Formats: sequence, C-alpha cells, structure tokens
Amino acid sequence: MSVQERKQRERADRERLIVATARELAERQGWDAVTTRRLAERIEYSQPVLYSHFRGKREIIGAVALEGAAELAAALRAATRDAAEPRDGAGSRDAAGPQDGAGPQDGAGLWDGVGPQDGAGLRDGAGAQGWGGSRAEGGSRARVTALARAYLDFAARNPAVYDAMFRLDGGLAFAREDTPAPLKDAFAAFLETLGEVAGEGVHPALFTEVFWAALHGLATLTREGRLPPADAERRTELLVDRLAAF
Amino acid sequence: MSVQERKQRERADRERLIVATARELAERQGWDAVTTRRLAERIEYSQPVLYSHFRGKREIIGAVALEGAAELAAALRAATRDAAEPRDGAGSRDAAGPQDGAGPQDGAGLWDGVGPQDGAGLRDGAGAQGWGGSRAEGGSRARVTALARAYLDFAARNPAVYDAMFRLDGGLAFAREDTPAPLKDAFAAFLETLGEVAGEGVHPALFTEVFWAALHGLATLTREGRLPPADAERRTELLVDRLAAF
DNA sequence: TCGATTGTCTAGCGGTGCTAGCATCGAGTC
DNA sequence: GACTCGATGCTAGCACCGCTAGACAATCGA
Repeated sequence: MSVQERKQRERADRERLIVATARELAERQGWDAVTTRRLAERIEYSQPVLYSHFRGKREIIGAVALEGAAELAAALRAATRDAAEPRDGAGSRDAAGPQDGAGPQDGAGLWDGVGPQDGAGLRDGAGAQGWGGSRAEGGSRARVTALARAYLDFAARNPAVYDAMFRLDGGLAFAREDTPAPLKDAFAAFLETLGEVAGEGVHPALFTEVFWAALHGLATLTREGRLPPADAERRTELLVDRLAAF
Repeated sequence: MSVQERKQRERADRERLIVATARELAERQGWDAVTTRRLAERIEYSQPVLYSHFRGKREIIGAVALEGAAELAAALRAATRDAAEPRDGAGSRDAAGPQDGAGPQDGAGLWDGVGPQDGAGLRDGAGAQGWGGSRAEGGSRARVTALARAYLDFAARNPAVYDAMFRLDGGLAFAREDTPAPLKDAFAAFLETLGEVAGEGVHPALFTEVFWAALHGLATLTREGRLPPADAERRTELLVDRLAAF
C-alpha cells in the first residue's frame, strides 16, 4: 500500500503547489493574471491537471481564501494578545486553533455557531457607556485598536488574498451553518476582542458584523484609491473611538 | 452647419444609448454579461462603433458610474430633506445640481474641494456631545438615519450601478482635484448631512469618509451574502447610533 | 505477459476585449 | 447634376480566456 500512499502524498503536494502558485501569482500581478494557462505553466503541468484538483478557477480562489482566513485569524489573535495582556496573564483564553470543530451554539443565525458562547466576551469590564462613563479599562481600547490595525494591515499586505476572501467569488458559504471552519474561526477571532466592547444590550455578533463591515469598507476603498491614503490612520482611530463602547 | 449639428446630436444620442443599454444589461444580468459583442448587438451597431465613443469597456463602466453618482446624490438629498424639514422650511439650501463647477476650496486633500465650504455643515445645531449631552436635535438623528437607509437602499436597488461606482474600475479619479463633478457632488451630499454630527474637533470630511466606508462595507458584504441578510436594519441602526455624535 | 485502470497530454470549443483595413455613403465643389 | 474625398461603420481577425473531449502512455493486478 506504500505506493498508493506515496501517490496520495504527491497529489496533496501538487495541490498545495497549485494554491501557493496561484496565490503568489495573484499577489504579484493581480488575480486577472492568474489564468489557467499561466498557472499550469508555472506548476509545469498541463491545464487539465488543474481540473483534476479543482472544479475550476473559482475553487482555486476559494482555496486561497481559506488559507488566508487561517492566517488572518492568527494575525488578529497575535495582535490583540500583544496589545495589552489581561491582569491574569496568559492572553485571553484563545487556545483554539483554526481547526477545532466549533459545535452548535447560540443559533442566532449570524455566522452560525462561531466562537465563544454567547455573551462570553462581556465577562471583563466593558459596558461603560450605560452606567459609568469612561471607567478605565484602557486595555480594551488598546486591544480593539490593535485588532483594527492588524486587520487593515493584513488587507494592505495581502491584497490578493484579501480579495479572495472578501471580494471575489470563491464559492464559499458565509454566515451559514456550512461555512468553512477557517472562516468561522476568523470571525471568532474578531468576536473574542469585540465582544468586550459591544455595549449593553447589543448582541456581540451583531456588533462584530458592523465593526468588520466598517473595516472592510476602509480597507477596500483605501486600497483602490477611493479614500485619500494619507488619513488612513486617523480614520481608523475615529472608527474605533466611536464604534466601540469602552 | 445644420447638418453637422444634426450629426453631433445623433452621435450624442447614440452615446447615451450605449450607456443606457450597458446599464440595463448589467442590472439585468450582471456586468459579466456586458460584453462588447452583446452590447453592440443591442444597440444595432458593430463592435468598433463602441470604440469610437469610448476607449474601451472600462470607460463605459465609468460613464455608467457617473450617471449613478448623480442619481445617488439626488437620492441622498431627497431622503434627508424628507426626513425632517428644518425650522425655516425650504430644505437645506441644496440647490446645486450635479453640474455646478465646484471651484477650488479647502484643499485638505480629501476628495478635494467638494461640496459646501469647510464646516458649513455645522451651522445648525449639532456639537451636542462636547457640551450639552443629548440636547434634543432629534432632527439630526432622523436625517442621518434617512441618509444611511437611502444609501443602502440605492446600493440594493441598483447593484450594477453601485458596482460601477464603487467596486469596478471605471477609470475615474476619486478623492482628487480632478475627480469628476458628479462624484464630488455625491460626496458633498453626504457631507451636508454628516457635517452636523461629526462631533467636536473632528474634521467633517474625515468623519464622512469613515461613515461612507462603513456603509460601503455593509452594502457590499450584505449583498454578497457575507453578512446575514436578516439583521441588516439592526446593523444600520447600530452604526448610526454609535458613529454619529448627536 | 496481458488487459484494465489511472494519469496526463494535445487539440480544440465557444467565448472575451480590441483593432487593422476596407467599403460605402454623403457633403461640398465645380 | 456629376464628382471628389473624407468621415463613418463594417468584416474579419488577433491573442487571449475558461474549460473539456478524446488520444495516448504508464502503471497495476491477475
């Protein structure tokens, strides 16, 4: 059976090569330059080989998107962990890698069963607005700012991957039960930090969606030159200050 | 000279026909379906005729975008006017059509010389946060909510036009001195309402950019099914409540 | 060793945006 | 009214696209 195993391994290697090559080509020359012919040439196989791994170009984009989602989740967690460690050290309980199954929870229909249990993000500080003014908790602000910066930084440094995730059609399901795990986990990474600052009576997932959408708008419009590049940092600060309830 | 005039007129008519046909086709079947062959067939001319009017498909998209920008500006102004008429009737002094020259002003580099003179949007109420708590002025909240809804409604009802403006490359300059007048005017329409609620010490244009970006994120992610469609209205309300300084 | 299976390739389909070069038409001139 | 001649719109075709049918070679099990 060793022969079959070797073949499977080689096949998996080639699949990874396809995805990596597509990603690199897209990042260097844009997704328009990622044609099946060029991609086949780069991996030194003929075009039909691509179709033995993926249904078509769309699925290749989807594969790049999943890879990117895992990296984005890691980048967000790393940034928020570094930003300001909680009193009890250890970083905010975010052991879960991109891989954990993510069982059924909540069921509110938003991204469906993603991340920590409903409201868990509220455990620590937060809820200022309603009954206390700005009650210290500078840690939250620092984490949220770090989150926003990390997201925008990821988008700017990996434009093609970002497009594969959030602008192009990679055939992936979003905000549904059958959403692929890496996407759910990326949303969970958002939720872990933003749950703290959703504010009273605001569903953490709903708040996270709004925050994410705003960042997405900033990321895309800035990159395409539809917003003046100079003020990007000021826009980010304004967004964080206003949107989050510290 | 009447013959030349007639020819010019016919040529302008045909150009309008091209743009209208492209728009209709895009709105019905998506921009992918707008090919030069199909477009030529619909207007009952051959392909090269298109290229005597436009440099290429990109410019046709740009033409649709400009048309859409004028309509968007009108829709935003109509919605905010209807939302809550000011004490002195008449609607807020927004006579200017999409056509006025818009001379050099401000020079801050954001969309460059757009709309009313710097800070004009602050003339009426506003500035609550800093020195008065929620000092009535429910009119502002109503107008901002109406603005947001009108924008998202426009995006949902005219997806192809919206894409031409803000997602596809129509070869138009944004946020620059040479930005086409209709785009500047659409931004001005935003500014007229949002200037009121930028908050103290926040540049109205910067605030408008952030608000617009957030709406853009909501519009695109919702339409592509990346945000659960059911909660769209709640997201809009949350965004308005948090971002604006009433 | 032989047939079957698996894997990969060549060649080609119908489509894309765009353009070179030719034919025709009609306005201005005699 | 006949005749240039430039403007105008056409046919045909380029290089490329995503994708696939079918021929062919390599490998496997009997």
